[in-house]
Amino acid sequence: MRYDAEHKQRTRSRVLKEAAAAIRSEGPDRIGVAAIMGRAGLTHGGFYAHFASKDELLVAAIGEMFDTACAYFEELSAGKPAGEGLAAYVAFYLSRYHRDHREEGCPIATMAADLPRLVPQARVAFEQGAARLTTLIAGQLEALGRPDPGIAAVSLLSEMVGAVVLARSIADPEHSTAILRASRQSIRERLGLPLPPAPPERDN
Amino acid sequence: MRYDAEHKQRTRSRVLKEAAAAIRSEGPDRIGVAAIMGRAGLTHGGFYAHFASKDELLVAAIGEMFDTACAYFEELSAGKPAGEGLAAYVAFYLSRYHRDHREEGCPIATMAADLPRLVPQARVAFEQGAARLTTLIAGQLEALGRPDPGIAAVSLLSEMVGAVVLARSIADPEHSTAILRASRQSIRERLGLPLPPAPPERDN
DNA sequence: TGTACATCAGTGAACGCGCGTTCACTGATGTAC
DNA sequence: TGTACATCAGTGAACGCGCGTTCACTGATGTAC
Repeated sequence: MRYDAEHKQRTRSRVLKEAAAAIRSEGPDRIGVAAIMGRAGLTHGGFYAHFASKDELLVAAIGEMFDTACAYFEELSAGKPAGEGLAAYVAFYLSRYHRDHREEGCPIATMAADLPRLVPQARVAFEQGAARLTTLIAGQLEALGRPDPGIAAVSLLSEMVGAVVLARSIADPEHSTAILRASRQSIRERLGLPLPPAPPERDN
Repeated sequence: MRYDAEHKQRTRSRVLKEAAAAIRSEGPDRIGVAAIMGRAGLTHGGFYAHFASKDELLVAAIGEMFDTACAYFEELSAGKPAGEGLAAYVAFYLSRYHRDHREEGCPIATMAADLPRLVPQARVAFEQGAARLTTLIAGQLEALGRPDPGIAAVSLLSEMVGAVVLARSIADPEHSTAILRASRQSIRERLGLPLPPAPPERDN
């Protein structure tokens, strides 16, 4: 072999990360294979050494997005008392930073509306990812002693997804920020969450 | 003139209605001009007698969607005591019927995620439409005596949009329906809404 | 009332462009001797 | 240690297809006489 054993793996992973960002920011139909490869510093011809088709990339990219999202959730809640991690995640989710950075944000808020139009395998990957994230949230709610943590987790996610989607669709920054603030307050009251510390390395 | 004065208007309106449905069900990038004209019983060449471009159609179609949505809201609340119309709208919004009929559903739940990727005029049309719908909801909340009806309206819409988007992204019908049910209950409790009558001509 | 003409909504072939995909080739590097 | 060879990740030209858009034409109908 001309490159070391992991060279191809590293390239694939780079393409995947660029795809996950590009798909979220441009949308799965508007971003092309050539543009994604370009972002990874490659030419489009090499794409098919890593993925059988654009659809296969899409499925893998959805998995990648949820991997990152779940890892971030776990990072925020690691070693903290019940509720504090969740409060930090809610604060991040409803932050201006999250609103303004679709490319690295929660795939549910960015991609859910695209799903009914995508290939079935993409739906499956999305559902599995969403279930993983919901389970993490439900775990925190259970530790807080909430009844029906599974249902409460979905309900919490619903409100956050809706608020972010709505906030992103509004051009006027003040109006848009007011939506996030209203949703933050409503959730804090509903769940009795503590006021969160500012999320690390991210402005509110 | 060879046709009566309103002939062209009627055709344009037919194309617009078909476009509004097709764009919601297939997505603005996946549906083509030829397919929309075909649904209206025409060939693609005639399109440019009615619209200057596909983008112009998109902008007009977004307006059409909100016209329909607002008219439906007003139909549900006309001549009813405060709160009852809103309760009926919430029941419709979080119904399985709405989940399963993207093509005639609320444009916010179906199109909001596409917005950041569309032309600026589409954003403007969307914002104006969303503002109209929000105002209608806020009017009902105000009549119910809720403080801050504008903020409460946005918060209510957030939760409904998120719940429908989430429910649509899940293939398992029972799980998906459970999301709608949880959201319905949570909203009813928050707002103290009356149990609605079944919405007319639509199964739950 | 009947005929010739003008209008213009709609038709359908053609265009150019971008995109997903294919494929013959390259050239840097690991391996064999 | 040095040289010849084999490998294969990556290159870039080419393909076919679909889409938005253009345009010369059609033919049904309203109007003028």
